[in-house]
Amino acid sequence: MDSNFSQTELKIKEAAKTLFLKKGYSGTTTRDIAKESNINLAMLNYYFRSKWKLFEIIMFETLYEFLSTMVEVYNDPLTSLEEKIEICCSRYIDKTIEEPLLPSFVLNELKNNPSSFLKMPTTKMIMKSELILQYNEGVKKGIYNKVEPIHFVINIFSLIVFPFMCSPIMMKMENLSKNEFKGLMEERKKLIPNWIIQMIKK
Amino acid sequence: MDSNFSQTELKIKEAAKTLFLKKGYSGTTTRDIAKESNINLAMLNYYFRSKWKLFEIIMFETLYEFLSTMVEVYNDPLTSLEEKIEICCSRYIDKTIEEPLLPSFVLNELKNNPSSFLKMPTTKMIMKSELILQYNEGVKKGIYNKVEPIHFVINIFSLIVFPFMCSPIMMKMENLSKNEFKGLMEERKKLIPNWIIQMIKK
DNA sequence: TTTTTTATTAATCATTTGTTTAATTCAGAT
DNA sequence: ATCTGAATTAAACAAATGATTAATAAAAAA
Repeated sequence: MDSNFSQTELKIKEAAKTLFLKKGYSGTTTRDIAKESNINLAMLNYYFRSKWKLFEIIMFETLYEFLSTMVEVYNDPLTSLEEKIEICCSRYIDKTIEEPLLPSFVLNELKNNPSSFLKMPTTKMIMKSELILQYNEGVKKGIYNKVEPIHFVINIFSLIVFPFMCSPIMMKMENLSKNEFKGLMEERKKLIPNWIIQMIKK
Repeated sequence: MDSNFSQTELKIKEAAKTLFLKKGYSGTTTRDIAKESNINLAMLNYYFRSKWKLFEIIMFETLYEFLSTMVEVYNDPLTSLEEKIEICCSRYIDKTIEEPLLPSFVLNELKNNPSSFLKMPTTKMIMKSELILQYNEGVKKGIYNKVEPIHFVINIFSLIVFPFMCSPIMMKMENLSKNEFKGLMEERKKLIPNWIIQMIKK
């Protein structure tokens, strides 16, 4: 058993994640975290040394968990390009519905500190993945328009992720409930792959 | 002459904008602002009462300036749908190249407080704009696929804005210089309108 | 049980941070 | 030149915040 886990340690991490996602690093105080997790303030430093260390751990774990479920998708040699896009959309959207604040959190906190992101093992390979190889092949065959592959990747992520980042504004503007918004995102699981293919097809 | 302007007042606002964009509201201290603008700390409260008031002013002005240049675009009855998309892309991208931190800043700070956004006069009308009318007409005529217009709008903004929000990560991952990134965004001014049209055309 | 290590607590420290005050300088009006 | 109100400054205040300490409780090892 790797019950190397302490109940309080977990509680702190969960509370910290909730608050960091919602308020960001500098918007969250150690006392907020202590209160949210019902632990004594000193326990935070006892288990994690400092607010910053705690933050780093949460950022790493969050990011790792998110990325690792993805890498395999666009590196699977058994699926076609179109299948990859479908699976990618579906998974990303599902994951982000579960945690809608995640993209905004990650992009913001890494803004002034993107180097720490590079420490992730799964990061650098997207542009050298099977997905890109297949796209390039399609270009060579004359099926797809020739555009920098980076645009292709950006577009996929843009269409998937961005709506979540402006969901608070969207919901206010269009008077959407959380469920209506969720419904729209569910729709997009099927729509985006079509759009992407239409975009690149000649 | 409305030289109702005070040199120091301006200096404070400029410094505050720079810092708020870079570090966010809670990541910026009043002393940071004082130092950046070379004014005495007390002048901030003398002119703006509080850090929060100063922030509200900057958020409002920034947003207003940004939005007002856009509303006219998608409400112009003289341009076609495709022209609107082209102009929209071109302007948004130009503006965001000038101030790449703006989207991230706005979306983040409004995340927990989107109501203040609704106070903007130019906000609510996008979904009732000429752009949407023309899209709906196209659908009726059978030229365009029938999809919720909200998706159509989201897609445009996603493709335009999102790349800027992940530019720090993109640049690190792909080893891009600022100018190379800018080049990619310039390319997109022409690419996005094509993509959008391809996406909606039957 | 006794001892030793680990976990938890309340209190405290040292900075940081937003804001205010009281004194001083400056500019324009009289 | 003098007076008046606005602009500026250094200093200080009070609250918030990250972190530590010393004492206590709980758990594990002896």
